[in-house]
Amino acid sequence: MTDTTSPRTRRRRNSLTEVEILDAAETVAADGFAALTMRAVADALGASPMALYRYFATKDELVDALLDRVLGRIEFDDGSDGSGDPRADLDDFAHRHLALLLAHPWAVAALVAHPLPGPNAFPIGEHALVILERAGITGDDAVALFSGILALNYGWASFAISRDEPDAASSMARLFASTAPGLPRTAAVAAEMQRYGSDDHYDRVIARLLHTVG
Amino acid sequence: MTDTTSPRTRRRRNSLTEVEILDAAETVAADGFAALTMRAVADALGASPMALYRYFATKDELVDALLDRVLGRIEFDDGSDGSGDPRADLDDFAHRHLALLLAHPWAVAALVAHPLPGPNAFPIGEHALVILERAGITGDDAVALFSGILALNYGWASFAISRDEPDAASSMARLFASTAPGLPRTAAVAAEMQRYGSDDHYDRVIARLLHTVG
DNA sequence: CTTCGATTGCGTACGTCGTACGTTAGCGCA
DNA sequence: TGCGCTAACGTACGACGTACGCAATCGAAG
Repeated sequence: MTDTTSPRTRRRRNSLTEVEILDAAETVAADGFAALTMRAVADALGASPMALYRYFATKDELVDALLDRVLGRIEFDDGSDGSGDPRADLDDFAHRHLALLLAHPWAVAALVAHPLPGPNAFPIGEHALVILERAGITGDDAVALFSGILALNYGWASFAISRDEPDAASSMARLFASTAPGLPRTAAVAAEMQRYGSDDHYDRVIARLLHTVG
Repeated sequence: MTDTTSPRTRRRRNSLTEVEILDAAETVAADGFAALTMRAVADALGASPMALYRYFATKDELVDALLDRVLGRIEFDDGSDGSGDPRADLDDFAHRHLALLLAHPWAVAALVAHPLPGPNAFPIGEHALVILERAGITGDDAVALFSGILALNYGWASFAISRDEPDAASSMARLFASTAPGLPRTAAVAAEMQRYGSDDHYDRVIARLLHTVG
């Protein structure tokens, strides 16, 4: 028996693989979601744009695969599953999920266009549900809290990313200067406002969300 | 003397106004953020695409103006400012903000591309800060909780909108069927999961966030 | 009332995008 | 050795944002 006919994976000429394409796409996406074009990915592979369409029917499909792949890279301390403190585990879960989003800014932008969960999303949910169950939270309460953490992280990452963009601080400051004078409370917390989306603030929000847990 | 605006094409002086353009843009955007193109807006006005550039230097600028305009339409019960229950007022604030996002799905998508606040964002913050102060929450705590509500709403709206898209439910179900069997907790809450992003769940999350308020 | 620079308003056209569609080239089998 | 199939890819199209520059109009000066 020869390997010439391995079922469908046998490639012909300068053939590509899904993994190669996704690797290239992730590299390209590091320059921002807008930089992630079929042509850019193809160029990075020395291929023509249409070559990618052998493996992904559409750009959306490629982005979905990319998103699911990075989601799959999230890792939770397996030891923590056995730890006695569900509250700490949930805190860890939230922080790791947020860190993942912040590590891949393009993913946050991509998620708006392709918000559907992929296969790798479910084990993450399972992980969270297990912790929640140990905290005595089940059913609708569990789903709500789980969704809440994800939604919060999503919005939070979006804000934090935009805040770190070049010129964001300066245009924020300009707006502040022109608007805040008429708004006493806003002016009073101006310093804190400039740090909106900071880790410190995130910890406070999560602490509130998980206040009754554990 | 002669009517300088000919009946058929009032192409001369000041044929458009910013408000007209924004009105047209909002109408167009009702078909989704992707439908909001300069050409589509121009078509809706019977003008040429480049005509818009007399009033907005770039598409981003038009979108920013549009976003800020809908933000400005949020209204809070002025009577509630004087009500005795900050907790209820915050709850109201969060719900109204979320409702605004859900009423303009395109805005959620647009905010990813243009996440900077406009002038109308600040009075909203002021409103929230006033309530928070009455609840005894100030400084970093206030900014954190305020940011948290906005971020949660943003992510929540994004999820809810995608869930309501055609085919979303079916592809969710398919994914569920192929993945859930190996995940006992996920399978156990399958029914609740299908309603992720529901109002009921939102209430639960907000209740947790505001648990210590008031 | 005429003339003329400045300004307003917009038409043409370019570069880039995703991708439909048709062409080519290598494989398995006769 | 040849043939048909299909994987692989090149060409090309329509839609996008918008740079650029011409034409129509206005205000002021003669």
